[in-house]
Amino acid sequence: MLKVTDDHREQRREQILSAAWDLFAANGFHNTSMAQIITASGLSAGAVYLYFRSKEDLIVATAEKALGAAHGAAGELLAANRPVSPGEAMRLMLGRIEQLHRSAGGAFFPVAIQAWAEAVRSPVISATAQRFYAALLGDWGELLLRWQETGHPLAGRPNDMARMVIAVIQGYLIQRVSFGAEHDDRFLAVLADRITGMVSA
Amino acid sequence: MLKVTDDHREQRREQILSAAWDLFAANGFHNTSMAQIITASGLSAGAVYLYFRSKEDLIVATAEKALGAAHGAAGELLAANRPVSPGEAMRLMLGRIEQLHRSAGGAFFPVAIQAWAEAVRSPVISATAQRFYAALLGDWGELLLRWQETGHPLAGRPNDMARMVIAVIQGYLIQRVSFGAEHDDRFLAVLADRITGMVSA
Amino acid sequence: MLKVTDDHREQRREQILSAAWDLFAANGFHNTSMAQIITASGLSAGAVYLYFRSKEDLIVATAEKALGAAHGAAGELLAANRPVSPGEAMRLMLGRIEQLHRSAGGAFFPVAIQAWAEAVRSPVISATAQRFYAALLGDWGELLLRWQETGHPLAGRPNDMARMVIAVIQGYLIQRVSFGAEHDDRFLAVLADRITGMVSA
Amino acid sequence: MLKVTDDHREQRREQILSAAWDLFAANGFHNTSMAQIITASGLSAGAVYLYFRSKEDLIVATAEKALGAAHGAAGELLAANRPVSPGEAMRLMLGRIEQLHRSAGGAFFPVAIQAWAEAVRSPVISATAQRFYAALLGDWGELLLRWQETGHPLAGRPNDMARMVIAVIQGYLIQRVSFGAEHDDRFLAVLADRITGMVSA
DNA sequence: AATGAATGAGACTTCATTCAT
DNA sequence: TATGAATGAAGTCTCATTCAT
Repeated sequence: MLKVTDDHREQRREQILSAAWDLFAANGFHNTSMAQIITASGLSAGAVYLYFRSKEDLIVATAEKALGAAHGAAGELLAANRPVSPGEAMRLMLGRIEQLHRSAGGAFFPVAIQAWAEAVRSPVISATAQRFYAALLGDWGELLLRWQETGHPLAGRPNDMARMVIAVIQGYLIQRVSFGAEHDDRFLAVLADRITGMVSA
Repeated sequence: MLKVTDDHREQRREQILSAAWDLFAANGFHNTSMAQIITASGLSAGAVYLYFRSKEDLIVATAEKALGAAHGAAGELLAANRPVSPGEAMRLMLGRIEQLHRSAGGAFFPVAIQAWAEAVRSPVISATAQRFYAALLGDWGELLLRWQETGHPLAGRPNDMARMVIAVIQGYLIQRVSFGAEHDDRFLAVLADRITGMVSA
Repeated sequence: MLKVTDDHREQRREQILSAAWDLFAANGFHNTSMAQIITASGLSAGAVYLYFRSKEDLIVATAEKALGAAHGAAGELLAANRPVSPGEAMRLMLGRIEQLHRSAGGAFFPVAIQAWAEAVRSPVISATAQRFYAALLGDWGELLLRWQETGHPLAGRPNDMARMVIAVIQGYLIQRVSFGAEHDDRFLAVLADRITGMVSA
Repeated sequence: MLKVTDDHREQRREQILSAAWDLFAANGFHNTSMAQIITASGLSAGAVYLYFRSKEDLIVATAEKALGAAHGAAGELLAANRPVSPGEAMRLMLGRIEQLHRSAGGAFFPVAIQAWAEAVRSPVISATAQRFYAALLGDWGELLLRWQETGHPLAGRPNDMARMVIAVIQGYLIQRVSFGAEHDDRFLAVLADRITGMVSA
């Protein structure tokens, strides 16, 4: 009984979140009205508020989903348990994220960037961002350690190197979305190559 | 006469923009009301609208100021006309930006990140962002070319290398603001060192 | 069979009314939501609406219960068939009401006052109030007549005297609830004494 | 400058409060919407909220006005400085209140009763009610003392006697409004006579 | 008889902007 | 230029009630 209810609940939340996601990506959190989300979700106002306490709640859930994706992608890499160069790892991770982005109709990157911006004003989103950042640092630290253990010395502390790699990924997203840069396999290949150069002694 | 009037106009605009800047940095563009800006500026509602057509105008002007700062800092480096390593250049540039950030009471980084996010929804800000991005790419391309000309081969096209350096800078800002990372000279030294490793053949 | 069903029905109504009563007393009719009543009653929304057609119905039933209590208390006095002075009668009646108030967890007086206020806007409650007022006037008229018949001349028409006694009781409730006056046996004794003085020639 | 502004402000508040007053009296606080008040006031939504922070604010101001009126009427009596019997004083006071009631289009009594009811749920209104109750007790205590000083012994402590007189007045209002009793000079004359009997030794 | 997820009208309030002075 | 009271569209959210199961 409970499981059915929980399933249903999760399904409805997903239905609403998905509608919100697209609108947030296209128009920004604050240029999207609840009325738009309600219409797009195909539910009534009351129903939406049954699953999300407030618009802020919906923003937080959206930000969480976006911020968690990078950690998820890195986790997949770790789970694969195959030693790869940092550059290759980055390329795989960006590839996975790009895939998410496309399957979300181009909504993923814009939402992520807005989540970073929302952290400025929302303590809840800020905390979420820091949590996932710590997790991502851990993921990359682990990836780099494995690389080092297979005979490739790092140019510095794993944590510092991880920060640098993550910075490149973040900057890449910004260039893609805010600066209008296109996806470009050639550049990604160069990037992968140089990332390895950056972290290697 | 006209010049005096223009000076006055510019002064008033600056007064308003400065009030808006702090509020935008603290609360975000969309959690800041015109009433707050009006109060903080010490002017009347009518006066503020005499110098800025709309809130959107004020956001655009703010975003422009933030997005232009990086280009300004890179320009200073170029003007100095002193060949520096890419890592050193990055450190100088981040130092200059940090200085701006501090003299603005910690308002610079948050505004910059929000400007990136606003580019998602505002064509005007998007265009501004792309314009300054192109300028920044030019600046860094030039810096790297000079470096190459003083006998330090690059690991790829100057433009690609510039993109990578800029990505690191952007990611660094995000980590500082959205993820709560502190200013850390040691890490910056490591970063400078590895940036050079990244772009060098 | 029908009787069993009716019992069950009455029991359920009581269960709901009791939950509503407490909430109404604490938060007022219009600051109490059906959701609160539904939760407090331990039933489902559908079930509550099976026993009360609407929230208005629930308010009316609550008001009726409160407004009827005074008539009930006066009726007990009449039934006792013992000649008492008006002051003594008032004290007995207030004592009985106080007892109801306490056994209802302090909910009785606030509900009564709100019922009077609701009569302002609800014709149904207004009619109920007038019906019970007439009944109460009758009760007190009878009480005072009996007193007169045992050799204590009244200072005016029984009905006028009854109105005055009832006014004192109503004012007393308001002072207790709206003005925060405490229960005070000494004052009640004075009151009883002076009530008799008021209605006696 | 300031005085003009304050005058204007007070005038606007009065304009809004007056519109609210009538609607509150007719439909009750919680069956009156802000939209109705806005329309009736002849102002815009924004303007109304410029003068009252919230609907609650408007309710509190209304309650204050109603609760203060009795104190005002008693104050006039005291100021007249003419020794009158308690019954006569009550009649004068009720007459004054009746006058207010009529000049307010029959709105005064219903608002007063609703204010008493609101005290049940609103701490602010409760505090206001207690404040004015204390003031009214003081007024009547003084009136009764003066009566005693002109050679008419009281039947108890002035404060107790004052409570009783006030209770009668409150009950009278309830009978007028909630129970549908009409204004009746004959009854008022009896009431005045018996009030004096009640408080006199 | 009972459930509780869903409905949607309507409530309160904000806020960017204007305009008479 | 400058003021600031006024505007009113639009926003978020609540809640009494229903109905398929």
